[in-house]
Amino acid sequence: MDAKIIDVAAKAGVSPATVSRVLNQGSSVTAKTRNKVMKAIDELNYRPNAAAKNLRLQKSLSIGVIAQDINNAYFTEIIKGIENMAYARKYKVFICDAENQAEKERDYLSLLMDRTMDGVIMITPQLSDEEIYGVVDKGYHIAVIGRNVNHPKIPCIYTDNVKFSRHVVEHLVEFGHRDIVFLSGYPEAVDSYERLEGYLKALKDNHIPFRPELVENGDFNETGGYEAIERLFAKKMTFTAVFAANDEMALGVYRACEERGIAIPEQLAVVGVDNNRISKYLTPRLSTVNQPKYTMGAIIVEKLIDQMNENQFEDKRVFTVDSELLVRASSNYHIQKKK
Amino acid sequence: MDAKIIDVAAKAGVSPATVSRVLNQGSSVTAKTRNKVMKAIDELNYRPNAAAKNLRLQKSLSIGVIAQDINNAYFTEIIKGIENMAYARKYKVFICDAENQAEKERDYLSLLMDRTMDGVIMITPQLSDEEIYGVVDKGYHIAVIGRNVNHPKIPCIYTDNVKFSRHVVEHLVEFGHRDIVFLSGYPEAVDSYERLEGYLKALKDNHIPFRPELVENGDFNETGGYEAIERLFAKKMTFTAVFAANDEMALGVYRACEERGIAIPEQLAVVGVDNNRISKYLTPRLSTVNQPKYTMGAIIVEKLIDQMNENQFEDKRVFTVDSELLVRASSNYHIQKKK
DNA sequence: AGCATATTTGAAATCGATTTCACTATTACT
DNA sequence: AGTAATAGTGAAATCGATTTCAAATATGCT
Repeated sequence: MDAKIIDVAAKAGVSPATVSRVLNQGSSVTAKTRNKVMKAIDELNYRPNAAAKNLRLQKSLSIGVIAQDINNAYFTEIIKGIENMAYARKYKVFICDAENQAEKERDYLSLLMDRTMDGVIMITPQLSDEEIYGVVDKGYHIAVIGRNVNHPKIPCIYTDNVKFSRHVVEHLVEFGHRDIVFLSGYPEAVDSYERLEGYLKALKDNHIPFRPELVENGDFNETGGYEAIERLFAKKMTFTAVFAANDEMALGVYRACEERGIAIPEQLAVVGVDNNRISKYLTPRLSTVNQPKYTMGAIIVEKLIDQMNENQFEDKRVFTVDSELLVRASSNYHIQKKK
Repeated sequence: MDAKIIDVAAKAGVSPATVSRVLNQGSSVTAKTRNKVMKAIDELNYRPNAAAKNLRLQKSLSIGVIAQDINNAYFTEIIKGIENMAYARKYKVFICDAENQAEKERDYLSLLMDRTMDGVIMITPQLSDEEIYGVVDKGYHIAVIGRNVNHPKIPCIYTDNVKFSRHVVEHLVEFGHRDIVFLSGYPEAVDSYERLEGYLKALKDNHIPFRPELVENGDFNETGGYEAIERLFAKKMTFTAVFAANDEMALGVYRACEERGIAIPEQLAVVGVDNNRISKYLTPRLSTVNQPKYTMGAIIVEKLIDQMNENQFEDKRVFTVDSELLVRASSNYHIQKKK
């Protein structure tokens, strides 16, 4: 159906090699032949077949992004950073939605291994470090966003989960809270346990005894957040603040509070993480932790591309970006005098 | 680097043809040889090279989705429907974010033409029908979501924009409104002008004179909605209700109202379209029009795949799905007695 | 057992591009 | 003008799979 390079060559009265030269390096071809070829290409509406090209070149100039869940704006904003920078570097970006399933992450990873894409960026806290290392050690290119991986060939960018979690808890303590719930994501995710770690450290620093019953696991989704907090309500736990591992779960807390007539922040302070765009549309506005999402995407895709092209290999590999606690109405309320 | 089929063949002591047979049809090969081959595949960690396979097979079993903007949950929910159904049919889905730029839509369309993907689903109101027809007439497979295209080879699914727009306006009229703003997206988009059409018809039906100054164009984004309504406020227009062409733009209206201290719905009723998940987190909850997004995605991807495989070609091509006006707090307020 | 038939297998062609190598046509320079 | 250097071009090999066709082997039947 489509015209092939040999058709173009025939029409222009040259060899396929010449057509290829016109299309690619651009040198070593007379203006006259170039014009003939261009004309033929135009008339036949010729596009080089991607499969043939990729096969011959052993690369596809494309990058896969495996995102945890594209319904969550946290991921889509990172992706925009990736997209735009990749575009500038002539790479195509294919977005894969893992829908929170480790199995799908693995599935998409196989697109790397069959060489559909030259490299992959993972924004997924679920697969273990070891599993990722295994793939990289076979010679494939992976970069990671949102966690620190300790492998010389994996560029990564992240914010210090422990650090900002401490900030969140300290902020809550300052506002008089001592009984602070931590709503985790699924526990095997880095984002879960590192944020928990920060929570624990802050409690310790402030000499607040840790109450394990105040830690509940969710799934990083609204529903999981709702169910987790409901479990606590059902057990008649006493607490005055909730630190949710991300904004989506905080959303679930809002819903539960609304149903139960609990006032935020007067009766319950809520803080999330991600500065998901949804957070500022809530009433009251949700306090959260901002990360430079777009930038994180843009930086890491550059590093991945550089690495794939074997430039700058000795260069920096681990990047940390600062996060910022945005204290908004959902936690901006002193429940008692500071001691 | 990667093992090739010839390596597997050598290791198993058979020919590449046999390896291929083991991997594909599964028939015509002895249990004994099959085992030898499987063992070799396993040991070498062999994956067929996608480019070689695609080239030979002249297909890639992959579908591209060109979405207007992945930061908008309307699109990501449709995409989930596409993804899951495609997965069940053994197709890979590549999501492309057009970022509201017609230029990018065209760019991604070229991935179709270089055969990177077998077919494309467009969820983008921007490119003209003619432009899409042009591509299809060259023999490529395209399906469209969210608009009715009149081409025998293009499956499409949509809700009747004119119809639900009339409902929205009628609802507002019932609640006493006569000066109703229509916030359009960019005017060349189908979603814009069809929704405008419904708005106009409803006005006419209700004998309300059309005030052209109450129609403003946005860009389907929060910012565009904000700027559009601000232009009207600046001109000191009088109106009591806003019908925004989508929820994102309604978001902008909320922001403007908040800044100006205008109470929704008492001083201004607001209705959006899409039932974007964000809409129910707003205060007051946003009235909007719901479409079965997930289902739309799932249905159309099936049709596209069927068509690509040349089954069921005479089958139904145009699908309409019902939409539903969700009257929530943002418009649930009578501003005057019904006459 | 002997022949006809069915089943397994391999050699070679093929998909559509790029690139090397060799050859020809230019251009440059003495 | 004649030779050396350079630029432009084409033939053929190559990337790694699948598939056709024919050969080899196994099976079935009298």
